[in-house]
Amino acid sequence: MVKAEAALKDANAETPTGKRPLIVEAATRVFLDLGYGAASMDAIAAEAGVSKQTVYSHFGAKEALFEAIIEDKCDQLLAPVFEAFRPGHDHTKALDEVARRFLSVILTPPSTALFRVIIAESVRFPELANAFYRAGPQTAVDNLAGYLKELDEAGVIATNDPVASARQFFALLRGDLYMRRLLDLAPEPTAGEVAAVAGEAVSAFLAIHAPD
Amino acid sequence: MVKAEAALKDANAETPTGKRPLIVEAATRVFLDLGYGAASMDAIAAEAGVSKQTVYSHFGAKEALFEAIIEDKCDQLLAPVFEAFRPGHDHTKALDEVARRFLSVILTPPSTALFRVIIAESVRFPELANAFYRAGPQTAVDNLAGYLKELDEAGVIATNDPVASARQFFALLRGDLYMRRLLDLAPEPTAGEVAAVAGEAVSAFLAIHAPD
DNA sequence: GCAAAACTAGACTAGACCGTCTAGTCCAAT
DNA sequence: ATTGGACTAGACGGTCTAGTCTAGTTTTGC
Repeated sequence: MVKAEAALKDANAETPTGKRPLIVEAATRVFLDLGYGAASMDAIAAEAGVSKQTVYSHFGAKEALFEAIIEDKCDQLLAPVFEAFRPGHDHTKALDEVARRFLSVILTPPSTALFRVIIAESVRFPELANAFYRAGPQTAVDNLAGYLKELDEAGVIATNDPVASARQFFALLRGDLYMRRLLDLAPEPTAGEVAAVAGEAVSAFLAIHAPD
Repeated sequence: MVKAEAALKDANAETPTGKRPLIVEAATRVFLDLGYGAASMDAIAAEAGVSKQTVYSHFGAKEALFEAIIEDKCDQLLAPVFEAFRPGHDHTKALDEVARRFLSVILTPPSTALFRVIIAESVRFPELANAFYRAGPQTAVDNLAGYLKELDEAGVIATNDPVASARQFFALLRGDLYMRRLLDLAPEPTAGEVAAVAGEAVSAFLAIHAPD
């Protein structure tokens, strides 16, 4: 009882000290590699170079560790996509920049691994799927929708539903390549390939939303 | 369950042996519900109303059963999408028909469950991911690409890469809704919602590929 | 009617896994 | 010097699993 309370306090502490970051890092590797079910707490402890009891002292249970790891990774991977987005004067260049940045993030091995695990466990951990969607696709759509609204008001593009258009933009962007990456059928593309796909998506998007 | 077994055997008089289809059906349910790891052979045998030894007599191991089930389900779900596709004179109507049919298939609970399981196990079963891609997205793209080539030659649309355009078409179609379905965040849409999404995708596609 | 094949029920092996627990080490702060 | 918290190494209980085996029953073909 006393030990459990101590563990809980540590888990909620704002200063992650000691072995905690080691465990987080190792657990991320193991969970993203093997998925929730196949990842064992022993393997995580071994990977972290830490005793199993230490893992249980910091995170009370496997589920809690998993949730902590996934949420951490969501923020880490998806938040930076838009953080420094400053649209310039040339809207085509701005969209191209967004497209390239988004694509190169979501096609990365850690991103696809994260998405695979979340999809696989979306029924067992519904709040995790929700958190991922909000932190990732939702945030991306909201940010882009704001910019598209400006472009619409400036008469550069035509859309009467910026949110729907933003979703369409990202759908065009993911395309077939993203599915092949998810299925592990295609290697991570080079920067040049990403730029080519992004360019095609942007020009298609601009064709759809050309002002009359 | 025992009665259903007898009825099924009578109906399929020429099937190789009696209990096999029962096992296939039950294994499909359990695997798609729980995923590969969490599905146990005992649960499958119980669900089929069959002894565990019978399962092992028909399929030698869990992996073989899984592969058989997944391949079976791929064909069953994805092949009918295009089998009866007869483009009429109105190309917009034809594309709309394809779009609605494709969407309503891939948004179905069995389809999303299948895709979830395949994605989750794409690293452990690479040839399964490959088979799925060929039977599903690849086939769909190839079929549509043939039709798009005809439309291009007839001057109705403009594309110099029918395969890429077909991929783009399906990417537009999946959009955000498919991701929300995969994450189990949205319920299966009604026929009306499907038609609305399909219509938007088709008109966007036609805007991209309008002949000069 | 009968033998072979298919099937059943369940015990069993061998091992993985989660989570707990013990016994002891190390170290910083009092 | 002692106290208390973080940590280690590993044993352990209980549960679950894949797959095998045995012994008995049903079905089927001929």
